[in-house]
Amino acid sequence: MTVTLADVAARARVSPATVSRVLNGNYPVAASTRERVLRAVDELDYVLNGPASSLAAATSDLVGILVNDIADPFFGIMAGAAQSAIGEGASGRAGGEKLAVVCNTGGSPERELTYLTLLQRQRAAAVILTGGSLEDEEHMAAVAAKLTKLADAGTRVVLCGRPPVPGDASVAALTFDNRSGARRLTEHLLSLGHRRIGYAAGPADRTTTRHRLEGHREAMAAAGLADGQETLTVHGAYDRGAGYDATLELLRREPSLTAIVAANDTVALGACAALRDRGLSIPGDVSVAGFDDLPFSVDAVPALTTVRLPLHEAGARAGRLAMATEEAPPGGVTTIPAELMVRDSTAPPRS
Amino acid sequence: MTVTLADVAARARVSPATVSRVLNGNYPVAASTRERVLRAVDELDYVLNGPASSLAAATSDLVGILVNDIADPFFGIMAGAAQSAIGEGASGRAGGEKLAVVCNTGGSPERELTYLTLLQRQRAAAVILTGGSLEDEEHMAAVAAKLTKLADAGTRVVLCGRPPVPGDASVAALTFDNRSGARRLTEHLLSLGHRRIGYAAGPADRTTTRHRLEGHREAMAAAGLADGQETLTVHGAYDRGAGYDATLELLRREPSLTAIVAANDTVALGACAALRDRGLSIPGDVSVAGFDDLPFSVDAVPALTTVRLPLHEAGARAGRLAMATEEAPPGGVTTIPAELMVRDSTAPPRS
DNA sequence: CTGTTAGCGCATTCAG
DNA sequence: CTGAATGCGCTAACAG
Repeated sequence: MTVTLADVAARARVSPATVSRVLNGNYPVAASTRERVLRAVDELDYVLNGPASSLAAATSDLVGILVNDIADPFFGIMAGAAQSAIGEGASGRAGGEKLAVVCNTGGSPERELTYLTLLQRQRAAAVILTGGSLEDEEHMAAVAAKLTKLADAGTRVVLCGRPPVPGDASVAALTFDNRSGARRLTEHLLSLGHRRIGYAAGPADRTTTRHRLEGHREAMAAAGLADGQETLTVHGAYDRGAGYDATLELLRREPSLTAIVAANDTVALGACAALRDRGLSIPGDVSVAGFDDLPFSVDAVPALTTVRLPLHEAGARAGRLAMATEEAPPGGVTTIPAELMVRDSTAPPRS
Repeated sequence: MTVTLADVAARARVSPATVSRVLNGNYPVAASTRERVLRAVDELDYVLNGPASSLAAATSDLVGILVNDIADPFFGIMAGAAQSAIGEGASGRAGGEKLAVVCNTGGSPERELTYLTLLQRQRAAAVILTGGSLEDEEHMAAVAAKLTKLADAGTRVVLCGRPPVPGDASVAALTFDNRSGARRLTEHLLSLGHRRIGYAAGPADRTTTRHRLEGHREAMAAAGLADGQETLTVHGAYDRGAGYDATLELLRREPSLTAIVAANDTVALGACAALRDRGLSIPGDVSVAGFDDLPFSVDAVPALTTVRLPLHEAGARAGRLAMATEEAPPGGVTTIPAELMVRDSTAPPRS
């Protein structure tokens, strides 16, 4: 029924071991023999049995990439870049073929752990976790424990856009400098003359949210505007609707607002929509700023002032770390800088 | 070193077979024994060996979802919905846990085939192919052959947003009604009074591109405007830059254009950017329409007239078909309707 | 360079 | 309801 390696061996009049060797290509085999085997493989339309192979070799070619929201280009760009880097790592010849695969947690801690367990079951060659983490004591400990276990079992673990696991240098981490990016963005607004700045934050319990918010508040505090920050902050999801709602709420709390900083570009778009619906012009009445510099941000009307994160580069690098094509720095942590992009959605407040 | 089922069995003072039975939960086991086993699993921190399990059972819990561009929300939305549907299919109890996983082909036919082969190696439980297919005779035949082989080997194959494989009813297909959606969109423009309509098409060799273009031309032909369509069509990628470039080219070829129909919403955004850069107003000087109705389209300025595809619903359904939670209709093909969304980016041409 | 020999860890028969 | 035995298909020594 199903054709096995032994069948190919018989057809090619060689031993199963030899067939295995030509298929994996990591062993010297005479060219003529290889020819014969390859032909038999072709004639029999043989497909290697992955599970059997993984079992015998005690390794697998699966590489898991975990993302919080696969419908969000923020993750899509990183995941795509990582997947490409991994695919190219196979460097021409088959056998090195890794199966790079993305898993969507939807931001759910349970699903994150479930995927990690599933990947652990599969003895994944590597795991890449992208994006911010949930800041729940228990969950973070559970994830850290699992990552350590994975790393101990030989799967390479890479964090991309996520804070490092404290005290585990076996886990390479690429972390975005969200805090200082956010600080510079708010400094830009302050230098323009804004004083009453609303903040449409992401979910309260995420590292990315906290770091960006902290950067914002640092800048505000440095300008002597530490007071009343709670009132000027509204939390919500990282999506368009949350930006819309947060903006209406901020306007209600502080009608004299002259600027709104959003948790990311998508939220900023929602903020813009809300302002327009309120009849306010951007940046005439209210300035708006985002974060990430996703591809659509430059096409927004007005073009969005934001903070650029090199998502593609980060993802590619994570892929290379996962393939061990690139070495992690000592300590394992690399901080990736963020760049302020000033465009048309921010301007001095109406005097 | 690595703890196995046998270790758990020893610890729980039962046979390996019993441990296997409680882990898979598809066999009667005394409650007290189960307790004991579960405790041992916990104490030993045992993790099932996926490959070994798959080998012995000749099945796997991997479900592959192939997408053309993971950074494009069009695919992200479908993939996310499918993944959710599959995750929920596990209905509470572990053991039914499927590992739903998305694979990014980047639109490359080689990578598509490679992923299919890799999934075949893994004896994947199901495979979902999303989005349009490359219209290359040879490649289509190769994919069809592989899909048939996969289906024969017991993996469920589902197409989502892709034309059915001719003559293979074992492959369930959910196909979008791109043609009639496109026709209605162009009819809308015609009814507004437009006559010189440019078309910023997708890549020339993709089914989605062709179907949408055909719908457009049907409408044009029905209005007696069949001539000169070649001149009024420019092909490019499904991205922002292509829309930008195509628009400039269309304007060069036909400066009196009053409307531009784009291959999808992202392309439409690029078109809008190009028009603005040319100093043309939307829809005052030129109307613009997209396709898909991605989330950002309603926030574009002006809000984009487009054709809505129920991506989330389609993805969820594909997931259920893959889980066999839902039955495919006889023949296996379901056509999913498209809905015209008239918004602010289209208006009558300047008289 | 190639064949032989053992398992890899688990899911199943089949008996009890 | 539980245990003992067998083999899934392949890779990895180890010889030649």
